[in-house]
Amino acid sequence: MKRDKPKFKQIIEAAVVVIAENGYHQAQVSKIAKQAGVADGTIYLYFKNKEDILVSLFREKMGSFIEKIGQEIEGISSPSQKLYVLVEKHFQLLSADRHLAIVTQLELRQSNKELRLRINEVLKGYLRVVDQIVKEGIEKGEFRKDLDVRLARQMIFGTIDETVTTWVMNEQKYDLVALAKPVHELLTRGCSAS
Amino acid sequence: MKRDKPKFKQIIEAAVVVIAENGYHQAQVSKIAKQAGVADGTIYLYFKNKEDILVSLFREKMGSFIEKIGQEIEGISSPSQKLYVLVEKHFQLLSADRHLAIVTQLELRQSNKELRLRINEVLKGYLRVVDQIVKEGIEKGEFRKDLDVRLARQMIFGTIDETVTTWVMNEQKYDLVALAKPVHELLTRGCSAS
Amino acid sequence: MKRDKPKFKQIIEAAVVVIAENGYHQAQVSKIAKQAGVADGTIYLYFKNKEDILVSLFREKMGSFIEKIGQEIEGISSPSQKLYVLVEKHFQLLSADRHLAIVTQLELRQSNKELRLRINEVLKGYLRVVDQIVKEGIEKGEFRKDLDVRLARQMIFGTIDETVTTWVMNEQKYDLVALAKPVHELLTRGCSAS
Amino acid sequence: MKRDKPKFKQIIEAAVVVIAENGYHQAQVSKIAKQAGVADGTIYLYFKNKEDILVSLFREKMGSFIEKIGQEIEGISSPSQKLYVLVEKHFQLLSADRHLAIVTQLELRQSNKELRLRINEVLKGYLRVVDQIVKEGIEKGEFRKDLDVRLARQMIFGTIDETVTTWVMNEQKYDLVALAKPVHELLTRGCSAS
DNA sequence: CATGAATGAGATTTCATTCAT
DNA sequence: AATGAATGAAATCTCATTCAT
Repeated sequence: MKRDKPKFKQIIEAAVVVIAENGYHQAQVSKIAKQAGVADGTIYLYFKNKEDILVSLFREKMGSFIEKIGQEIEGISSPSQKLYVLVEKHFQLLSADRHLAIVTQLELRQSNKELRLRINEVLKGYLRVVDQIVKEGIEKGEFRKDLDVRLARQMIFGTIDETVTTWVMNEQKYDLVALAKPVHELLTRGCSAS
Repeated sequence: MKRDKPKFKQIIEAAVVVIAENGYHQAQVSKIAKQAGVADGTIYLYFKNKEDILVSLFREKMGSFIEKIGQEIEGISSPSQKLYVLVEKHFQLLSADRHLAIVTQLELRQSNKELRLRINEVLKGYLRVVDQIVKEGIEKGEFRKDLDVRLARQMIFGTIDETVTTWVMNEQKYDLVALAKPVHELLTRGCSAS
Repeated sequence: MKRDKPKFKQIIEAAVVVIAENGYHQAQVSKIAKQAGVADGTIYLYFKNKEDILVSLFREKMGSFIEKIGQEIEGISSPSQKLYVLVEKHFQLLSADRHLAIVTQLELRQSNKELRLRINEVLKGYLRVVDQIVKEGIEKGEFRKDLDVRLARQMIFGTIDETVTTWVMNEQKYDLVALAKPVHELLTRGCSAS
Repeated sequence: MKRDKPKFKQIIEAAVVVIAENGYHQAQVSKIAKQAGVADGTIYLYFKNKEDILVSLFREKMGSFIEKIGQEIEGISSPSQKLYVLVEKHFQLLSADRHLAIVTQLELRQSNKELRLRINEVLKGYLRVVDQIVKEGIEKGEFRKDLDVRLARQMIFGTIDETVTTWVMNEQKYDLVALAKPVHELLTRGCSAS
């Protein structure tokens, strides 16, 4: 399995750093190779082409992202509380990795449509988690019965994403994690029964 | 003033069509010139460079967008109602111009960071309108006193934007305008006093 | 019509010189552009890609080659005499353009199978002329009635080609045209009646 | 002696198969190694470099080719009859090994000039056999006294080669060996006295 | 004002060969 | 003797921009 070898991760980490520091269009393969401490050609022993690096990057990072959030909310019974942990964890994980935040919020969005479609495939895993929380909330009576699950998900994801993007665009100069509580309040009020 | 001349608008309309139909990265200057019915060199009599076409495109379109929405909500007294009209108008205007929807939601986001920063400058006009509504809502007691204006704006814009993007990605195959009401409900519940 | 413009021929002439002097695999587009006195990009205004330069080169050169030979043998009534003029003209034309001789006999044969197939299409025009001479020879009783036209053509073309190739490989250091007579004698004896 | 070891021949056979099936330019060393069932590096224990594989391939195959033909014509006294056996044997050997026919007639000709020069060195053994037959033919009075040995050899080799190449290009879909008799007739008529 | 032919910088990817194990 | 992971040089083609007409 290629992706278990140390160089696979090594190259992905290098790609995150290079893209964050130079921007998507200035992230040449040779720069990534140099940052990873391997020869240009070595990249192609682990990745099919440049696009494959970027998709793998997103898949690896977002994969562990979804996994971590899944573990955190597993034991929680209240859907509203799950939503809180989701928001907080989302903010925490991106706060903890400034480079990754820049790459996912700004740089990777410059990729072409085909790449973005493949990235969206990965994102669907995240959106399914959100959908699940919303559905549970409706079932358990915490959220409105007439809540449209898809719209609720779009509000939740749209708000979180816009909040993180604004924070990154402001050069991460305020405390993102502190926004978890008020953002959560906005979201639950939008969804909640009563 | 360059931007009053007929060819200025002609080139911008051509750019919208070319980008919508070919995608951002396949929208070469020569294609735009051909679509506009002018020579390549003529473009540079009206625009400083390619980036300038795109920024102008966004400025022109978003400018009239903001203007129209401003006019619509002017006579309304209830902030919540203003928010409703904002959402509905936003959905209506993009529903009416499929090309523009594709360009603003998908294609222009592939531009580089610098261009996106300049586009965001234009967007600020829109965000100021939203901010204004939220502030009025708080003052008039329709929205919570402790509502964070910036977060509320991020929720409102993030939700609207995500909703439109999802609609465009689904090839505009359902009725976007019909979503104005439930989206508005989500947003006001998030903001409202009670 | 692209191929009537002076730069079209200019680039082809440059390609002949560069390939003859540097060899097929050392004939980079940039070298051809430099030799032609144009920018690299200009090449692509006249040719689809590098392969297109080579096919065009062969088509242009072989086309006028076939045309000239056709004109020379037109007024001649004796097929055997036609064959003589064909051989002599073939040797004369390649003797007169040392670079072209190197390119067609040695360098262009290193091209990949696809390119060679397209080159062979052009060659078919030449082979048709040979076939025609052989058929006439049989009809007029100069050549054997039981002569296999295809085999005769293969002998004629194979012998001429091998003779020229050997001459080029020996660095063109003897008089190729002087071989027209004995080569013609070999060929007609092979074909002739009696 | 490296070339007596089993892996030497094993790699050469693998090269013939790989080149015939993939074409000269798609015959990477790693593919040959895989086909031969050895590691890439092992190739370099038996061959100096890639070119050395190809030259060795040609030398081995053409060597046994010349040897077999030599044995066949040894006992024959008539030069014309020797020529017949040469042609027939040549056609038989290539008919019996389709892969080898493709490799020698089409693929190896795509090699660069330097490699082709080294291949020609090997070919000289074959050409010497032809020269010898022609000389004997002249001495014994079967061929013309004024026959130019070099030209006769070029006709003989050129005709045989062109005939085989045409047959390979036509995907070997007719009987090559059946052409031995008419081809021989063409050649002897070209050479013969009377 | 308008044209459009010409420019030329810049990056991905392949693959023969090496060498530590 | 055998392995195979790693190396790194090298070339085609695109397209925004210019400028002579």
